[in-house]
Amino acid sequence: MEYNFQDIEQRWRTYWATKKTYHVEIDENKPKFYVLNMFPYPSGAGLHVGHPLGYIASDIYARYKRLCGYNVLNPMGYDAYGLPAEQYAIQTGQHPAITTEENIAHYREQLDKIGFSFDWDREVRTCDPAYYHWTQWAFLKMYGSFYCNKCQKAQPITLLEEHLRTYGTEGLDVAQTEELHFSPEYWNGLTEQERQQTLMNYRLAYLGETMVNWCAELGTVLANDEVVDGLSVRGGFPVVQKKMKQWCLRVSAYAQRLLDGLDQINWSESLKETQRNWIGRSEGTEMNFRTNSATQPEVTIFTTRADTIFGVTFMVLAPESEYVKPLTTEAQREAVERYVEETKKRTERERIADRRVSGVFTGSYAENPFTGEQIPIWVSDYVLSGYGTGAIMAVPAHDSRDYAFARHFNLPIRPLIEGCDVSEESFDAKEGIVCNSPAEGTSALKGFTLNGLSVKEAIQTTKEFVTANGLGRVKTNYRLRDAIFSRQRYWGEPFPIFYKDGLPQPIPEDCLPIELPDVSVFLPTQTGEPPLGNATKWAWDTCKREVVENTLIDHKTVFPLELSTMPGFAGSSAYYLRYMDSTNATALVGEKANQYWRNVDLYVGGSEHATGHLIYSRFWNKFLHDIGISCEEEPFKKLVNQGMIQGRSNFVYRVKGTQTYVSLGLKDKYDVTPIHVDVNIVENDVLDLEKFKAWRPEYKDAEFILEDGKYICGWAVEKMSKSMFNVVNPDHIIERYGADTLRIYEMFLGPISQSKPWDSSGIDGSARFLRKFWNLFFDGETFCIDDSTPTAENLKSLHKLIKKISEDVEDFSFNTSIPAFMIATSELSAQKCRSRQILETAVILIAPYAPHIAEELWSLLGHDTTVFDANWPKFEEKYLVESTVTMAVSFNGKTRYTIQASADASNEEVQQQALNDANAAKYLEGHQIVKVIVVPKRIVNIVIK
RNA sequence: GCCCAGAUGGCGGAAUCGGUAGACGCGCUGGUCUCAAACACCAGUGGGGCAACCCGUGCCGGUUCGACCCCGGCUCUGGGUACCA
Repeated sequence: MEYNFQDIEQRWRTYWATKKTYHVEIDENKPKFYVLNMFPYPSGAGLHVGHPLGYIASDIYARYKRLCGYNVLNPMGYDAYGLPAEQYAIQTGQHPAITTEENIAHYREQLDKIGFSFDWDREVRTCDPAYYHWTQWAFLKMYGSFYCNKCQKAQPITLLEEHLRTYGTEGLDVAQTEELHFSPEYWNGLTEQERQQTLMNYRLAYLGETMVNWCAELGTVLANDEVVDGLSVRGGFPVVQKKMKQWCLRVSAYAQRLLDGLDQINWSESLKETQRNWIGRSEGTEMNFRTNSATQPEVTIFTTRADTIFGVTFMVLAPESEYVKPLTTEAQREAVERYVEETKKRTERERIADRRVSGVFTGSYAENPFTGEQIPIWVSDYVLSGYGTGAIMAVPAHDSRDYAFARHFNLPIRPLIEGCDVSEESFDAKEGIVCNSPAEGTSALKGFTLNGLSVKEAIQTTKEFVTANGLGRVKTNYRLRDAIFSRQRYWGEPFPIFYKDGLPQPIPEDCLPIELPDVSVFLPTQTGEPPLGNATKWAWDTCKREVVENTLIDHKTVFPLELSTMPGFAGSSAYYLRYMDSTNATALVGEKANQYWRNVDLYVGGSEHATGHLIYSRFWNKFLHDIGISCEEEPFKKLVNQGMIQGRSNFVYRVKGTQTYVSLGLKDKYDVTPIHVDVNIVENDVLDLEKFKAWRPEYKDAEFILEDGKYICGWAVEKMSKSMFNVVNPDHIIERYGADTLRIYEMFLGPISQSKPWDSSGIDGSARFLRKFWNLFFDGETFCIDDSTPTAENLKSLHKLIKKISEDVEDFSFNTSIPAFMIATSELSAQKCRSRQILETAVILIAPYAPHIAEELWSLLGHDTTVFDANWPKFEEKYLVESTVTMAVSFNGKTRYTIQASADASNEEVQQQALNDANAAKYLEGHQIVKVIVVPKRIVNIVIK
């Protein structure tokens, strides 16, 4: 019987949906396994063949785990808030809620055709009030918490208030924006407003002043990659650096735990390394330098190279540093102010692009605490205000940036490492033997020398000295910054906050969710107000309405804080917890559900989220862990990054100034322009001439210069996108070949983590294979299976397959299991195997990969349960033992002859037999056996000369 | 600049423990079927040579009886990150 995939797939799709085959509930009798894909943003373009790659891989794994007896959670949902929907709304006036709804429906339709085992009853959408209720709730919890460094966890802010009331800041060890010092009397004397402002210094979700790219025309803050040359990418409007009040999350408080946690999880080393770099832990020393200024008698710097203290020849402050103003002398005031002003005007981008050496002397001097030497204090933009203390001690001999600066301004360079040459460049490496410490007696601190120590020892020695003598302290800094949590956008989660007298007030938890107000007009207004200026009233329920009436909205100057929403990562930070208990109306996740499902065992998604989503959700989970909601410290135990599927674009070559198109092989003889051509009218790089003429009006009269009667197109690998005409829609593939073929082919393309171009031309091979597999069960038109005892050959083919597939699935090497299936299929076919025992097992093995065909065959085999209730077969070594072994004979290390010995090579008798055989063979005559090397189970080597 | 990953036929890629390099698929060539084409099926297919055989895993060197695999030094490609002291 013919393999009618259309009929089969349609039928099983309906069956699974109506029977809710993939619905899961907590089952204490089975071990749980949680498989998760990064949920998609439902764009208007729909799915292309690249999107399902990771879903197919994780679906295979989920189905496999289910066959192994696990209770598998495999949910899916939508990351539905985002910019494209809003931009589309502004352009067309269509409400983003409507377009999002439409896009989701389209996605769902496409996903359903591929045969995933998702439990759709658990679907979440980030834009659904029932979902973002818990996003807002988590935000409120963060607002109401601070981070205690002593106990290394989040604590209720009321504990902190208690402490401040009783002790002030005495004995406080907490995460904070800036280090404050005050007495309990001071705190108790503050007004409520002042106290609230002070608490912002400690809250995990806080209002902070940060520098942003502000685009007045668009009425929003832009991310760095949305700004080029000081203009917005969209619209080309000017963008300025602006200090704005924004909601922030104190992610930095968790830096050490985020770093430590990486050792506990099974992620790729490169991804972990990316996160380690992003967190950027550096251990160093903070040192205090006395200055000759009356108003700023001391400056604190941060360094990781305390050992270079004797090489300091100047100091540098960041232009934004608070130290700059008090340390600038009257004579230098004008020059310094001019420099600081100039720096402020340059965007961060310009500073990076144009890395010229610039700076100005403040007029003040600092004193080297070790030598008492006077060193000049400069200001330069190569020092960043946001890292360390915003001030550095410059050691030009051992830091390339300090070196460039010293060379430019002709400042002294003093090398401290034996034998290093600093005439051309600095010696930055942390290696070598330290020298040039001041001679005894000349140092202000008598007897301290670093001479003869290695750099490592010198750093340690200096650290200890600094601490012991009160010159500073040991300090660990992190590069990880707090996350800016406000976006001046409509299509996102509203903050559960109202403002009274300019102060934020949390909305009580029982008033959640705060729903996004419905806005009907999206077009930008004439006055240049942001489109959301139309949202004059928030559609909140009664408990918030009066609050809104009192809220001052001034959206002409700055997009009002009240109207900003949360960023994209808010909704995606805890969605994996929500899936565990997606309909719970009283909690983000119930305790029972969380205790059972715990965390994600396997997470599949793109590596582009390494420093975004994957940091934020780890942070978010750790916070929820601290407040007792998530029982696990890490959200994602194992993570697999799937590569991107690129497009394979096709080109035609138009002879310049004509309507003549020349085939690839002949194009060099003409002056041609390459033009992208729709890959859907090209097959195996051969252009369908009629379809091309019909494709677009301008090609109606096209003429062609052919080679061998064909028009051959050129090709290139590019991003899969509409504008390149290289998008391949999975719907078309499924229509022509079926979902099982698509699944098999996508896995066969190559290693899952590797990026690769899509090439439809290979798909016939996968289709042929499934047809052959199907034909194993048929003799002509009849389903033909018997209960015959399998032969040794049958069993060997089968167990080879069981071994290979089991190993491959565990390793995520799906690409190599497809060939194993192909080989087993042709072997069993050649053996004319009809044995139910063998073929039934083969169906179970293929079920994760090609679920529709497996279900159909399973049912034809007479089962009335689904194939996924079967048990994964056990591999047995005994069926694979080789009856012969290869023996190689080497002459002077070169393998010349191969002969067959007659059994297992690990067996000593066999080795002896092999030797006898070798001796008997004519090519050993006249040679002496040097040694025999046994490689277990495979080969016996006899080395002779 | 720094960090990470990689380099194997015409193409995608196998070789998971240091043991027959190129599995499997695509493409190509020949054949069967067909009036013909497409599909399908069968055979061949790393390069050179009539052959025996020789050469072949980015380049140079090393370890080993034996190296795509291990070690040292390069070249190139892809990704991340960037004045983080």
